[in-house]
Amino acid sequence: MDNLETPKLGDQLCFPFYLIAKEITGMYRPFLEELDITYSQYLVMMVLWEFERLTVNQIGEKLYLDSGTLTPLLKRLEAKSYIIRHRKKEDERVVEVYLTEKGNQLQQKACIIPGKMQEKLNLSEADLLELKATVNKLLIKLEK
Amino acid sequence: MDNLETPKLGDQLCFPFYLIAKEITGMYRPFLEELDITYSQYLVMMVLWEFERLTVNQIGEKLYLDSGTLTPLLKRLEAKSYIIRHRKKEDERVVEVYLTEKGNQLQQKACIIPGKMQEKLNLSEADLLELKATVNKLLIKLEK
DNA sequence: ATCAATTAAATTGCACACAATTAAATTGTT
DNA sequence: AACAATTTAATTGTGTGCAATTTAATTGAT
Repeated sequence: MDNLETPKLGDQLCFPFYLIAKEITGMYRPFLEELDITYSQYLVMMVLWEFERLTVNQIGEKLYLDSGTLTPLLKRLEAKSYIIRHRKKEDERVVEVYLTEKGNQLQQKACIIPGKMQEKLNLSEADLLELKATVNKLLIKLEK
Repeated sequence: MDNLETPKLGDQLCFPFYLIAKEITGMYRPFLEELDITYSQYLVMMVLWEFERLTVNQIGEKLYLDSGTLTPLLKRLEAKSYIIRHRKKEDERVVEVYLTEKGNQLQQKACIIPGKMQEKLNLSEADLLELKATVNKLLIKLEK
């Protein structure tokens, strides 16, 4: 039943995913450098552009990151004046995060990124759809 | 031509890949903890089980990692007595890496991992093949 | 009302990952 | 042979990412 051969790199499904994730974030890098943010910071900015005002917890739920990762990352975004962090009056445990004017304006610059990335990826519409479907199917399977 | 809307997390292809890669390495973690190695260290061990004797450069080519990542990682594997690093007599710039007896024996323990992972993934043979094909197609596209 | 349990974020410690630089050895050129 | 160019690892610095612990605030139970 079990395959008891030596694990080889080429046989594993994990390695291509690991590589693709690295490769894709690497492709974003030059675009994000112009905005002076990292890929992870871009993820945070994206959820803030969409939802405007979120707690650290809520950001963590959306991005699957914990406070150990988010706290320093958010402090760096705050140091760049893209966001403001402040504790809620009603519940001092909770830190709320929202965009500054500068953070909001970054949106305009970021708008070209998806197009540029698609250009770089250079996939047909059909391939792209297939890829999204495959990947989301897998993700749903992994999450449960 | 270009889509100039605000980039949203849900629209991006990058995020699922980022999540899947994290999720998969997380799934390996409990198995690898028993071997006292990390996922990246497992990648290195896999190429050494397969090729036995490699330079730092060659490992980097296979795993797409540079010396900045590999040097400390290899030192940790050496500290655990899984590998030996030594400079070549013929060319003192080159560091060769090979397995210790303990590193070789780790293979036996690692053999169950692919089976366990497949079990956890719980994908049909057809889905698995489709996934591999899709993912490798994308990888080839990204690499050029 | 008091004290235990829970919750939210921060902190600490460890291990990647990558850019840029450095150090040392080798190769190539004249 | 001398020196520039190249090659290989190592080093330095920054930024994730996760486990485990800590701190502070709130909620729950008696």
